[in-house]
Amino acid sequence: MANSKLYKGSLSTIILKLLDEEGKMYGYEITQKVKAITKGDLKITEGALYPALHKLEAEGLLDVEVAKVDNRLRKYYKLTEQGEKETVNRLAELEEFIRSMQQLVKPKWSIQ
Amino acid sequence: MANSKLYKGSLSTIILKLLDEEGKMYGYEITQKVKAITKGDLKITEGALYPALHKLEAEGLLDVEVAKVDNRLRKYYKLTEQGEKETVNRLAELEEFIRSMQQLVKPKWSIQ
DNA sequence: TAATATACATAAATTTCTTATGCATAAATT
DNA sequence: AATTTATGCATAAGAAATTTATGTATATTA
Repeated sequence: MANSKLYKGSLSTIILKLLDEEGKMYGYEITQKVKAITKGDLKITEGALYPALHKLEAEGLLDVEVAKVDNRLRKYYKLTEQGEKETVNRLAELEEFIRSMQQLVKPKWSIQ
Repeated sequence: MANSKLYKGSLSTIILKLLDEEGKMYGYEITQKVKAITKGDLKITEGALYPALHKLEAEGLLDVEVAKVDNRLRKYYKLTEQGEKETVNRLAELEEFIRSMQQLVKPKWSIQ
């Protein structure tokens, strides 16, 4: 997708939001979920995702739990208490950002 | 603003869109327009704006015309023909991106 | 058996921004 | 009168967030 470059700055917020919804998820699952929700428009690359998860964990916003399923490794992440609070803040900021962007790109000849 | 970091990747599209609307604008005018439209939420810094304008010009999407008003320099930018075509594409991508983001951050308990 | 899907990870390079700094004129404030 | 704020341009250093490339390993599908 051509616009897969556009989510810079919001990846960690997306991760937090999904974890808030799902309770716990592992990395690969997150990439698939985002692809499904956006119908393929947003593709989170592994090179972006894993460092982002590690950073959120280092910041104390995520806890990790390793599991082995079908002989394959999975690292399940979930929000810490601090992570839940931070999710609220970051979502509010992202929604504000989206509103601003809409103001800027709204059609030239729209009513109002 | 805390979320002024979130527009990475979309600045050039914002510039193109504004020039498409206004016909021609100079740098400082663009910063003020964005501030006004977003009610102060998005502030385009000069360190981001001027390099972005120069890049768009180098890519052949903008033409520049220097003017002196009140003994002060102004560089008016306007879309080239190619710039107009590119604006359509980038706006479509940005709108698609915004839609994707909305899907991702929509409230947990919303209907549907 | 070869390709695709699943699952993790990291490093180099790139892009895009922030922050800091600089120059200059005009208007407003103290 | 002097200082600050607004107007207007610009660039450079540094930071942050990505992309791209690469690596390892197992399971499933064609």
